[in-house]
Parts: sequence; structure tokens; C-alpha cells
Amino acid sequence: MLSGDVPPNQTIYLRNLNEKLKKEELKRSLYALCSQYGRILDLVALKTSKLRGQAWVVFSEITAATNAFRGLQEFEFYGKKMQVQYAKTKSDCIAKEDGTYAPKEKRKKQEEKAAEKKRRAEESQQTGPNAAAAQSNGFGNQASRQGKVPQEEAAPPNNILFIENLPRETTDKMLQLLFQQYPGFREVRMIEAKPGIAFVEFEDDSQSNVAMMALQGFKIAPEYPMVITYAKK
DNA sequence: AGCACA
Repeated sequence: MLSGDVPPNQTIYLRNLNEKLKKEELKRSLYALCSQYGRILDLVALKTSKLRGQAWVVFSEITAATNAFRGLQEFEFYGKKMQVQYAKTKSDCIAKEDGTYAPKEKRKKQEEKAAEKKRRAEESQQTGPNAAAAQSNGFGNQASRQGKVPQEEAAPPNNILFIENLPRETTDKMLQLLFQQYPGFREVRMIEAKPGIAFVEFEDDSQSNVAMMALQGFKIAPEYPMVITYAKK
């Protein structure tokens, strides 16, 4: 079965995530990406040896989780296709809400993991500057590897997105159709003298971020995964 | 591949 035999759950389990990301950035990007499907109650991502590359996203409604399950299956996220399943168990934040939270059962597990926590504390000190450099362009790295997009420092969040690696035949109409499905969309601007790039404006940073996460790597033509970054101020 | 709740 597609779901891997795990029955629907209001929490989705994501794996095959890019392990090089800092936990904060991973969570922030996942939050932006997943919140288009519904309200997120909690998002758990750990970088222990056993749990890196995975995350749990807890939605307020099972329908939202189902939509995310479908919509994000194989979604290319920071250069890797994410695999989506339903979580095998109920998330603590849900259990606490419905009164079924049983901390007792967890104590054994927590003891088992105490040793691992120490290890992780050591590991987290190792995630240094080279890790940050490797991820500077986030999703766009396939395109960057092809040499089509110069590697640059990531710009800080902005309500205006900068789109690169577009095929020459791209029109502003095409981009408008793509981007207008996300809330806060304002307009697309292309410069005739500069083919292959465009600016897309949203009302605010968080709305532009949602669109960026959703359309990152989208291919208007087979060889051209679009690379979206924040425009420079 | 991996199923947690810093």
C-alpha cells in the first residue's frame, strides 16, 4: 500500500530529508511548507544518529495530514525527495490534549536514550561552518551543480522572490498562474533584457516563503528546475 | 531505512 500499511494519523512522518540542514532551518522550512495544508500543532525534528533526516508534523486535523501526505509525497526538498508516511503512534501533544498521555511508559525509553543524548550534544558542536556553506542555496543545488546558477549567499527573508533558471520561453502569464495560487500574491515582474529570471512579489515574507517552499524546483520545462531565493533588498 | 516528543 502507498501508506506503507500505516493507518491515517493527524501526524505525518517525513523521511529522506536533507541531513545537512540545521535543525532550526529544517523546522522553519518544513513549517512553511506544511502549513499550506492546515494548522500545525507541533513539529518534531531531532538530529540523533537514529533520527536525523526525519521529522514529524502534527496537524490539528487528520484531513490536513491526509492532504499533506498526498501533496508532499516525493516533493523535492533541499535536493532530496521527501517520503511521507503517517506516524505510527499518537503524538504527545495530541495525547496531552485528549487525556491519554502516559508518561510512565516512556521512562524506559527515555533512559535508553539518555546515553544517546550525550552523544548528540557532542555531535551538535560539530555542525560547523562547512555544513552551513554546503546548504547556502537550499533547494537550488541541483541547478547550481549544473552550473546554471551562481552560488551566492542566501538573502534574508523578503516579500519579493527572485526566480532563476527559467527557460527562455517563460512568460509572466505562466509564472502568474503558478504563483497566484498562493495567498498574498501581488505580481510577477520580468525584465525583457534578462531572460531566465523573474521577480514575484507577495504581501509579506511568510506568504512569499510558502510559495517558495511549494514551488522550489518546479520545472516549467524538463531541464529547468526553477531556483527560488529571496530577492535582495 | 529510520517512528519522537530538548
